[in-house]
Amino acid sequence: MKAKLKQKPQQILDFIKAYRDTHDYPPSLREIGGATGIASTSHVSYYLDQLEEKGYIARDNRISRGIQLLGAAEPFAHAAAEVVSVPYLGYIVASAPISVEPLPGDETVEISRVFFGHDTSNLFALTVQGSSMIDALINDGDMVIIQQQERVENGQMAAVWLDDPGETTLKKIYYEGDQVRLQPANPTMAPFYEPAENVRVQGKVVMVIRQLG
Amino acid sequence: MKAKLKQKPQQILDFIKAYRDTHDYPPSLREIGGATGIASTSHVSYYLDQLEEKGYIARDNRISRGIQLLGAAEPFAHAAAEVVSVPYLGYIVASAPISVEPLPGDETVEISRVFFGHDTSNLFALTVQGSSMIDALINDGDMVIIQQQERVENGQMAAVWLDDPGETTLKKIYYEGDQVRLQPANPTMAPFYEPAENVRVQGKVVMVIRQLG
DNA sequence: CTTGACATCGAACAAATGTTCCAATATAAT
DNA sequence: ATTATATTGGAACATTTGTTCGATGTCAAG
Repeated sequence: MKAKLKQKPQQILDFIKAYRDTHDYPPSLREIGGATGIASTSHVSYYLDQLEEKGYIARDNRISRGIQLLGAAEPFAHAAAEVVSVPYLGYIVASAPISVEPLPGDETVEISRVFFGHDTSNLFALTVQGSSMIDALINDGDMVIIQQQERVENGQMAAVWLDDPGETTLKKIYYEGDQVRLQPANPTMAPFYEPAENVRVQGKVVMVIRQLG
Repeated sequence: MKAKLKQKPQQILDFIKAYRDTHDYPPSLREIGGATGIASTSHVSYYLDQLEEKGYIARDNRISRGIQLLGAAEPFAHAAAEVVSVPYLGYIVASAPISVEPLPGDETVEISRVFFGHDTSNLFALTVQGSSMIDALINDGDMVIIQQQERVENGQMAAVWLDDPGETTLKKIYYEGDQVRLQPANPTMAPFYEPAENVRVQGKVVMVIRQLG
C-alpha cells in the first residue's frame, strides 16, 4: 500500500453524491469500495460509520443501500434559493416612456441571485428595441433588468425619460445642482447636461443581458 | 378479494415517490408490496416492469432498490429544467488566451434556460477584464457566456485568439476565402481582416451579462 | 523499543432482495 | 360459452449486500 490519503472519507462522500446524482439511489458498500480503492466491505462500513458520526450521512442499518445524504448534500434546494424570478414587461423604446403594466401571460425570467444585492424587489425585465442606446453599450434586442425607483444615486445607470426631446434613454446619472449630467456608459463618448426638471428617472438599470448566436 | 383498483400501478408509483422523499433511497420489492397490498414480489416486479414500459421509472435490474423515478415524477426536475448551471472559469483578458480549467471551488452561474436553444453543453462563464472589448459593446466587468467550439458560423460573435498581436478578442466572424473578417459588434466601427490561420476561435459568445448599480 | 490508535484486508455468514417458474383466478374478447 | 389475456399468489433459488471477527500493517506518542 502506498496511498495515505487522509481524505478518504471525503472521497467516499463525494462518490456517494456523484453516484446518487447519476443513479438516483445510493451505492452499495462494494461499489463504494471499488470506486475509492477500498478492498474490504468492512473497511467501507468503517468509514461510513465515521461519516455518520460526523453527521454527513445517515445510515439505515441492515438494509441495502440505506444511505442518506444530509446537510451539505441536496443540490436543488440550494439552486432554488439562488434564483430570482423577474417579470418580463415587454419593450423599452427610445420613443416612449416605459410601461410597467405586466404582460398578459405572466412571463418571467429567472436570474441567478448571485448577480444581485439584497434588494430584489420591484425588478422587471425589458427588451431594448432599436439601437438608439448604443452609447450605453446596449444594442437592439438586449434585455435590461430595471429596478423601479424615481431617484438614483450619483453615477448609477438609470432609465430616464426626457420630457423635452420626449424619449427614453439609458445613462449614468449625476446630479449637479439644478442640472443633471447624463453620461454615456461608453467612456469614449461625451456627457451632456439637462435641467433637473426635464429628467424623469424611471428606474435603475441593474443588469443587461445580451443573447447572441 | 374486493379491491379492483385499476390504478394499482399509480398507487405503486405514488408509494415509491413518497418512500424516496422520506428515505432518500428507493424501496425494495417487498416494501412496495407491503405498502400496496401485493403479496408476491414477482407481482410487484410485474407492475414495475409495466411502469418502466410506460416510461415512469427506470429499473436497474439485478441490483437492490435499483429504481429511478423519471419524467413526470421528480418535483425538482421541473425547476432544474428551467435553469442551466454554467461553470464560472474566471477572467477573459485581451492579453491571454482563455483558460478553461475550472476554478477551485466549483462555482457556477444559474441562467434561465429560456435564453438558450437546445444545446446547453460546453458552456462556461467568464468575467471580462479591461475595456479592450468595448467595440463589441462589452465593458470591463461584464460576464460573457461562451460555448466552447473551434468553428462558428458566419456572422456569429466569437471569442478568438489572434496569434499575431497575441490577444483575445470578441468579434463577429465571417469566413471569406482564406481571410477572416472580424466585425466589431458596434455598427459604427469598421471591420478588419486577418488571415484565417492567424485566427483561433475559442468559442461562440452566446450571452453577455452586465451588472450595474 | 513498545504500545496503542488508526487504517486495511479477507473470509465466513446471515439477511435482504430480485428472479424464475408454476399455478390459480379473474376479465375481456370472440 | 370458450378462449385468450391480464391479474395475483407462492415458493424455491441465486445474488447482492451488510455484518462480524480475526489478523496485519503503520505510525506517532511514550
